[in-house]
Amino acid sequence: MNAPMSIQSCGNCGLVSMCLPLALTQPEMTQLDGIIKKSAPYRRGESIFRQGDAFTSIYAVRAGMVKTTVVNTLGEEQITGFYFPGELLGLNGLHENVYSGTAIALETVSLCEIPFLKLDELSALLPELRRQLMRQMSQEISDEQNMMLVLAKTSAEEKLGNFLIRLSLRFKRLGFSATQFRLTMSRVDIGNYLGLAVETVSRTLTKLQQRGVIKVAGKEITILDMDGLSGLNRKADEPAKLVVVG
Amino acid sequence: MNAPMSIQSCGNCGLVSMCLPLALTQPEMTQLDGIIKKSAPYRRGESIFRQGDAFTSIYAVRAGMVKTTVVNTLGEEQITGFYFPGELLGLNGLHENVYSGTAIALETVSLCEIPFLKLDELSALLPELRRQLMRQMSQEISDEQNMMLVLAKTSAEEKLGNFLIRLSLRFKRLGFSATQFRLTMSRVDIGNYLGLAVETVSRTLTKLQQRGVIKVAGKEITILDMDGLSGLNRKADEPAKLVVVG
DNA sequence: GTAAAACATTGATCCAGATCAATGGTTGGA
DNA sequence: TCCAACCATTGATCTGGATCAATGTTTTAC
Repeated sequence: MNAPMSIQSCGNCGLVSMCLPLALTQPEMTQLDGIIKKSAPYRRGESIFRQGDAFTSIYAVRAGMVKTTVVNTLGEEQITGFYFPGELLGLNGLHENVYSGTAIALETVSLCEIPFLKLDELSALLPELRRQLMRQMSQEISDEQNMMLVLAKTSAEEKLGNFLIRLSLRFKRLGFSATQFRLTMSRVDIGNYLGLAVETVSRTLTKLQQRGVIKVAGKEITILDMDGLSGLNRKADEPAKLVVVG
Repeated sequence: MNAPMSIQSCGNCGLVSMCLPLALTQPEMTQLDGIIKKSAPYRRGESIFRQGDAFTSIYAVRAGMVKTTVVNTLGEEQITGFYFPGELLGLNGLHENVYSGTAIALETVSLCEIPFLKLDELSALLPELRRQLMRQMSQEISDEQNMMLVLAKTSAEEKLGNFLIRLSLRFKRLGFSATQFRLTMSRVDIGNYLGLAVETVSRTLTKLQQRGVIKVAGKEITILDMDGLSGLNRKADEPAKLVVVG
């Protein structure tokens, strides 16, 4: 007998150590499983939720990558994040019961949908669930604040270096190669997120390649010199490590 | 008999409608009061907490204004926010039990210190407290995301216009004039926050004054034309309203 | 009250990245 | 398989804001 529910539960998910069920006991995890809905896969380009829609659920990414955006009243769009498996979407929708941004699949994506009202009730009963939810929100606040520094203070090369290092760390955390990975997002998206023109993204990737710190083959990136990548534009006597977001 | 505790409680605080006790009943508010510590005033320039310190409490601003900053490993500092009365500090410290930024008083400041372990326990018992805490965190995530758009996409004039409008809204919310207020932060701080050089801040304020949309007298700002201020750099046929953070 | 320090403003010059243009490569649908 | 649309790269030129310099004003400490 094929039991789809037992195949796809928090208890046997490879992402437990970075997702909501972290630190839950097995019976507690079963309770959380009881409120989670597994979604059908989203295809590349599909919206998971849209800015302005009523807020109902948060979503944990199970597979694939997602970008989030905000649009101002002039229609100007800013990418606010790229989300990996184990990361939560929709945390910015609670205050007005409206999603304050849009989430879009960058490739085929599977999600766990967690209706927020039920999550809220369960969080009263399970202290570790409540705390982990708050930690995830706190992490996101901190990530966005560090991103403010990147946007306000760093050169194009530093921005790209920082971006690639962050991707590298998250691929590594998921068990993939830290030094060779495929970008799911376009150069236009990278530029949008980092506040750079697409031409500057392209140019700067080429420049980093000419310096020998990375190798670029279309969407494939190979990091050849991790220290070199984090030390971009550093003066010779300065420490070589950039703060890394996420 | 002077009873300091009864003078300073959530029940009779003018900031209830924008702070944690929002939506609590009177007995619930008494419970919250029981875990809050009132701090002695902080003087201008004093740190409330520092990046890297162990996370113990969040703080609600009772009077005065506070700025928060993050510093990267190169010592580069980015101001991440200006906080008004009724707003919460320290929400970015939960994930690592370390404050991920520093909070500094911009003038004489009074705070309510809320030890987080106690708040967490109480939030299990008081659903509305738990929800309001989450709403505050969600609001902050959203604010930072909108700030990313400002930093990445807008001109110096638009940045200043947006900044002044946001200040205006928060002064108004506190019962002060929406059109005439005194800046507590220096031009250098404004520039740091918006990713601009201090000279550009000064120049742009002068330019806005020459256009007649504001009047600048040192730290005093008078908004003469609110629509003009939000319509900076707009093409003639475009709507005139910028998205406003916070 | 005074002097030093800090802050704000203005002018001149410079430059990192944006914009515009053109070309080559990749992807998706028929 | 072919073609249109989209994406990525490269070159040339432009520009908004940074940097440097100088001066005026305000605040702070003694």
